[in-house]
Amino acid sequence: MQNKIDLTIFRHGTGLLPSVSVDCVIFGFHDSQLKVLLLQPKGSCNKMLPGGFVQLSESLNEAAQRVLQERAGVKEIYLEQFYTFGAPNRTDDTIHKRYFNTIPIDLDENDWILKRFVSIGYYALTDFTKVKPTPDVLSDSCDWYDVYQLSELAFDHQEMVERALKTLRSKLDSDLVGFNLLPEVFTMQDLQNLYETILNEALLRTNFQRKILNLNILERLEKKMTGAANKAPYLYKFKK
Amino acid sequence: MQNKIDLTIFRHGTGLLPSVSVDCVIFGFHDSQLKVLLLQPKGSCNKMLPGGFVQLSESLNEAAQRVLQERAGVKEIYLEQFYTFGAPNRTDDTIHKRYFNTIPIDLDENDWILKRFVSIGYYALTDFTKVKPTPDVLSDSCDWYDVYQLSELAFDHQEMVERALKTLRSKLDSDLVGFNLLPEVFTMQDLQNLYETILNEALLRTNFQRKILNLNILERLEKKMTGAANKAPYLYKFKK
DNA sequence: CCAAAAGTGTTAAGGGTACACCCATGG
DNA sequence: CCATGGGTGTACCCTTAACACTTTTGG
Repeated sequence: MQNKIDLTIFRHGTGLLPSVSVDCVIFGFHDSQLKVLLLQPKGSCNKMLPGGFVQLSESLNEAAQRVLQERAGVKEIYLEQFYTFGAPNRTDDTIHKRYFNTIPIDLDENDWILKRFVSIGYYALTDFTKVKPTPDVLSDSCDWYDVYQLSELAFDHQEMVERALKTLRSKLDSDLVGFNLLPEVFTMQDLQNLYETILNEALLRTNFQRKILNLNILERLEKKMTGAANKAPYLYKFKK
Repeated sequence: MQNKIDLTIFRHGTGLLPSVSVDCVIFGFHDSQLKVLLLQPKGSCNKMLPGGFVQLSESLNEAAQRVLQERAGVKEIYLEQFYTFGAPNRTDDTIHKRYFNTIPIDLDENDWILKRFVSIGYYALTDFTKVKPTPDVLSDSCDWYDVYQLSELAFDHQEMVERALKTLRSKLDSDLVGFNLLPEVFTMQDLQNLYETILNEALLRTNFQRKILNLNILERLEKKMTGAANKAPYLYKFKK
């Protein structure tokens, strides 16, 4: 199921906001690893975040949503802006031109796409199991990668991931945003695992349980018999 | 002491990053009022935040610094990015064109300046007594206005002020950023006044004092004899 | 019965809140 | 001595941290 991308949008003056792009940092969780969604562009470029340009008629948020769907096949996801990146050298000319020369359209040598632009960073958290990453025609692959084991990324995308992660950590408690990363039902250990992975630090099991339960946002379901020689944990789900 | 602004920078293709601007929300404090710095543009336009465009060679932060100095005469101030505004209709065409037609240069009807652009919001806090607001050639005045008594502002600048204020409130405790708004020495009541004004709520005098002193960031100086028939308060200054 | 993991209780420390109380100042 | 406002003490509650204890599960 290949996504279509209208390459005409890359042409200058045909409905794109010059000098502005959006990049999406999408977090998922699997195998006790915090993952981020990356594209492998065709050619020998480093991996990059799914990003793209803003159409004249859409808001930045809408652009982020559309770009994420077109480039990675991920839709219906709540994205939040976290920072805007605007260092003058953030799009290194060589890599940059090499990348856009892989696109099979004519570009004027003076096209703004080949020059500096500003990028607005968006991030989101999603259930790993519900997403089928699908690369667009410009990319060889679209896959999840361990946030703590990233190889070098294109442009300033490494900095973007770091800053998104920092934002995620700071909002974890207040916005309870971490729950988006888990499936419908989960054990308390699953949740603690997630928290520990995001925060990159160990938490005390007993206090974590009390803290979460005191929030009164979880519904306790039946026990989960694992077959192991120990007490079976309860399953939980989010209250509506 | 009139600031100079090089009007050639408004010309298309002469070194500006298309579609991108910065706007600065500068907070000050005086007479128990939280103030924000606004320009009154020439013509009948609503008041606006000091803002401007980004040169191809400078970072967004540098652009914010420069723009603030050029348009309001405020320099050497630490600005922090708080949000990027990108609604497609944020620069209403009519007001927008009217404003840029007051600038005494030729603009192509299709110039991006007359169309939609994205604006990166920066905010800062500064000692009211140390700033001499100086309007640029495009403005009749540059002055402080009570944040809680603002008349309607141009474009989406009202939303910008609100969001900057929200950011300020959330960082008040953790970053101790409020102290920037006070002069070198101050009383505990001055500081509490400031906090209450920013947070828009009353605080308990005794607890506020203890909380601040427990931070161990203040140096207690001699008392301040006010001439009033009551105990003289201590003066404090920030430890380095 | 035992090991392992889940669940609950208990205690201490620290911060925030509310308020009572004492201290200086000038009339 | 009094009114006024500045400064300190105290009791209470809630949250967090640390750890002991009990319960469940299958071998």
